[in-house]
Amino acid sequence: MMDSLRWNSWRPLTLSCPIPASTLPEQLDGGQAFRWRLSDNHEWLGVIGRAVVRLRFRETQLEWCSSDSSSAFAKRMGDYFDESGIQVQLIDQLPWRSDVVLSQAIRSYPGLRILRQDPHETLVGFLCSSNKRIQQIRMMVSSLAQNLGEPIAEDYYALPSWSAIASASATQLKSCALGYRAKFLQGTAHKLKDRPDWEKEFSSLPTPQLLETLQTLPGVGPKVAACVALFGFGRWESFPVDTWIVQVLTQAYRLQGYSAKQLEKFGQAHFGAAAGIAQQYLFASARSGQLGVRLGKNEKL
DNA sequence: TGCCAGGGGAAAG
DNA sequence: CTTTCCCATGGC
Repeated sequence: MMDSLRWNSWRPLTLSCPIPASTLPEQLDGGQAFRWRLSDNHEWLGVIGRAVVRLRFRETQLEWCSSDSSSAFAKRMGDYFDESGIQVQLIDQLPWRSDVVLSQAIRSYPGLRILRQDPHETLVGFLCSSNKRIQQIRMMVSSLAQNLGEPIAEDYYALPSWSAIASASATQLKSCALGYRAKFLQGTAHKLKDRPDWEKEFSSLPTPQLLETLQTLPGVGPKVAACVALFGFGRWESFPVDTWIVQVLTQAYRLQGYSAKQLEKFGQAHFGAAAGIAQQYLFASARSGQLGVRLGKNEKL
């Protein structure tokens, strides 16, 4: 058994652009990260790397404490939540002045940002994402950690390494309820398990080459590659086109008849260097029904 | 280019 | 209870 958790003291999460309580659920459980859950006492519990993190509001102040009291982790927290507020500068460069769909989406989720996750975490998460709801993706990722990951605290596990996934038994993977995604994870794990520096190598690539290289991995197509580039490698110009964004662009932007690739091109051209951030606002608004778009039967592109 | 299989569970009928 | 659908991809 592990020692029980020793939490460091609560401290304010001071962000240049704050995250209000109304935005926090979408921020932590809106489909870009799959490692956060809301506890019974209204705290958010998450795992960042090998640290367990708690988040809560005291009045309007967001506070955090974690199992890692090092200053290095405090810095990691700041990066993770974009404490410098650099994304706000990019949001201002988006065409919200002439785009009422976008401006309404941004107004609906003040403070929403792209979390700076580890590439490994995003690749594991989005390899599980096809044909799944966010809640189910979170469960699959959680099962992977519990069955194959190293314990980091009581009831908390780090995500498994590619090596651990590659050498997992069929029974172990079966118990993670991955379905056909199990072969995606194992296939990618086999290609990356002997490349401990893959994150660094991929990071050095320009975005088009990064997307291309990611798609050489089994289970990684255009959409998953775009998500990993956006959420894991901080490529904010990357514009993932998922089923919700298809609905937004075909309905609210009236781009019927466009292929997924054409919609991606449109997104990059229309939204520019912060296309991925725009995507996150549109995704959140569409999913909450605010744009009047519905998922309906998978509309042929 | 288009079509469809492929876990399994939640949501819808 | 039964059917449909799910932040897609790969293979034909």
